[in-house]
Amino acid sequence: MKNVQDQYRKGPWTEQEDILLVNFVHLFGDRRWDFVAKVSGLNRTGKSCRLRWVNYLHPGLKRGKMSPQEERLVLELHAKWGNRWSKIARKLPGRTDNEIKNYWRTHMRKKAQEKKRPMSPTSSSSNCCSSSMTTATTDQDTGGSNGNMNQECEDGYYSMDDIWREIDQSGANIIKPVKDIYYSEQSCYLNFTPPLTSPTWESSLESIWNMDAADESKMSSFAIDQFPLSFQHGRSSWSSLV
DNA sequence: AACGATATCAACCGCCATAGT
DNA sequence: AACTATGGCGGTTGATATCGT
Repeated sequence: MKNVQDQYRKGPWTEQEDILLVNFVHLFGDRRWDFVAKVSGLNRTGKSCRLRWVNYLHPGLKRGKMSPQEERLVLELHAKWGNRWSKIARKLPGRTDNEIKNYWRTHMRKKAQEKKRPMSPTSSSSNCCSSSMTTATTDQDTGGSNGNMNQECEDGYYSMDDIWREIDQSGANIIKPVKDIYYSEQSCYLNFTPPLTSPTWESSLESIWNMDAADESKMSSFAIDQFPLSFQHGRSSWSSLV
């Protein structure tokens, strides 16, 4: 017997999936993940879509190393709240709970290692960067803190910025979520006209057409004025941060 | 240059809370 | 009130990158 869960795709997201998800989140907002997952035809669970959005695709996410200030804040807040990552993340705009969690993990590992082998005069010099915690480490490192950020692109890695750029530059072949959507700081208004020449979009539409009656009624319940009002972040905020 | 160790990051899993029926 | 579906959270794992020898 095949588990229902097994029918869903797992593992790393592809560029196409990302584009698709971004577009459908623009359309339906970042709340109804199960619905977005179904309608987009992504063959992912709603949870998976949410995670991808929250941790990677959400506009306004900062990428790259934490600044010393951020690191200090993480330390402080963790001392205060413990492993309440999402709570801590809310105090660090642009950082996700996952990111902070990961950071803390490595941070704690370093610390544990230092405890294991207490400072010797020799080790302290070689260890200067990792000793007395990461704050010091990154204080030094972050001289050019974001130096490695663009490296990803050079390696052929497709950043969201690249995706956005491609969306912008390309013609009708690629879905253009943003051009037809007007965002303001307070709200966003939608005037979305799907480019039907996109194969991706077509296949997604197909999945919409193939929805059962229940889903269809759900779909129709999305009055135009209910469209993604929860989506507060315009693209400008994203690119200004990348 | 090769190899092992370590660090980093993305993604999944399981549990819990909450809203809807 | 009980049940179900969904979303959110924290913990964990696995893949990849980077570093050190």
